[in-house]
Amino acid sequence: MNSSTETRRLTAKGRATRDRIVAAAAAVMYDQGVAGTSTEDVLTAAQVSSPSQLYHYFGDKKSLVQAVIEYQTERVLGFQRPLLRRLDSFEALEAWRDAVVQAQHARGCRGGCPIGSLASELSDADPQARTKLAEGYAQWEGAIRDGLASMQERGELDEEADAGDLSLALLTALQGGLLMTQMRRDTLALEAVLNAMIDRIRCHAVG
Amino acid sequence: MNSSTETRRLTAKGRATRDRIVAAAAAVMYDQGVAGTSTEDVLTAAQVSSPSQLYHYFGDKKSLVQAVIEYQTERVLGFQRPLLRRLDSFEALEAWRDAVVQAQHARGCRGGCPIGSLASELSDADPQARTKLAEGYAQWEGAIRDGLASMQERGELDEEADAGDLSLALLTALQGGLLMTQMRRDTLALEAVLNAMIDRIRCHAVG
DNA sequence: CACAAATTGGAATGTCAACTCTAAAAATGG
DNA sequence: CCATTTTTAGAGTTGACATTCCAATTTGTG
Repeated sequence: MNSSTETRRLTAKGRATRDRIVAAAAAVMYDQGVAGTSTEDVLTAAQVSSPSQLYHYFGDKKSLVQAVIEYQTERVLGFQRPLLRRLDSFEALEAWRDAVVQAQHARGCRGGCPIGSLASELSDADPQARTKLAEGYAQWEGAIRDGLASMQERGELDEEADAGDLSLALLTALQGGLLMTQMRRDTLALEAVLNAMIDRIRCHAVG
Repeated sequence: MNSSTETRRLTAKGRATRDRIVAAAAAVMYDQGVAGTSTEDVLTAAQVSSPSQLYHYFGDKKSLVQAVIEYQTERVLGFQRPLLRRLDSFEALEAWRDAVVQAQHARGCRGGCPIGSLASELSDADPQARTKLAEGYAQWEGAIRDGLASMQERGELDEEADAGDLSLALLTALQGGLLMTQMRRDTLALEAVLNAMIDRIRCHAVG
């Protein structure tokens, strides 16, 4: 009935169904794009029998997309944060790079970034989506910045280095790398850009 | 009738109409995405009165998209090549960066990369499109590589620097920057990543 | 248990978009 | 200027898709 602000009273079963729909929608939309995903696709994937259920929990497709954005943001940060939290050395930074590259390999270089794909498709068309995506990226960038800052605190990285600039650049480079991975079906571009950025940061290393 | 291989016998008028359709389709698809663009949208924008015209020149929407990819690739390279051809100094590299940033400002930070948007939307869904996009990027990367190579020849850049790696990384960083620009509605991330990459290349400068 | 609210089922509606068909107008080429 | 091919017109078909509605069923609560 509502789009995103109020959270309706939900029973345990209701929340389970809702969650199932969001997870299924996220997966299918990641595969086929938002526009390429019908409500019926979502219902099938979520093993939900009737459209009325979807419209019971979400006002329309747009607000389902909103929920998918939140879901994907949490998933990505859930993967990233543990790695970024202990950025205490260049080895750790390289381990992060390897984990990212490895993750793309594991999915056959398909799909790109779960947030980036949404950003590309929705930024111009859906202002609310764009705002939520920007919030998600801000969190992500913050996590990277904290990691770099902790490297500074530990004396691995020059205090003069601008962690804000570097984290923004690193996240941006990663987005480009993930897009190129998806299109090239290999991780060479991703590796090249991440290596370049890490080398760039290394210029600020305390040696 | 055919998708892309044969070029049918076309009269001058025919070619004009075909070109008008492709240009209009490119513009509308850049604004609204491929999936968000109906054939009717294209006809209206191209000032073409009947669907039969579209289907006279293109077998289906997919082959129209194919033509749009070629069109956008040429347009982007038409903008990029003149700048990249005379990459003979770091000033020229910075001028290239400024031109890219300026171009995004000029369009209100909307739309992202004309090729990148297509890549994100089509790479997983349309294998033929993905191939053509990859070819386009390969050309673009080649142009950057040539620019960097000419800097090496002129002795601005260390001969040991790997122009292949650097050009791939630079193009990849640019793609990320354009995506982030579209989503953030500002060019800070684009500037940050390009500055970082240029600084990185500067490490190889011949001092 | 009873009553209200939440959840589910399934059919139905209306719109829109891709594509087709037939035939008229215009251009080409001998 | 006639025959052939290309180009344009416009109505029509088909299917898919977002969304709605009403009723049945289950679940929480006093």
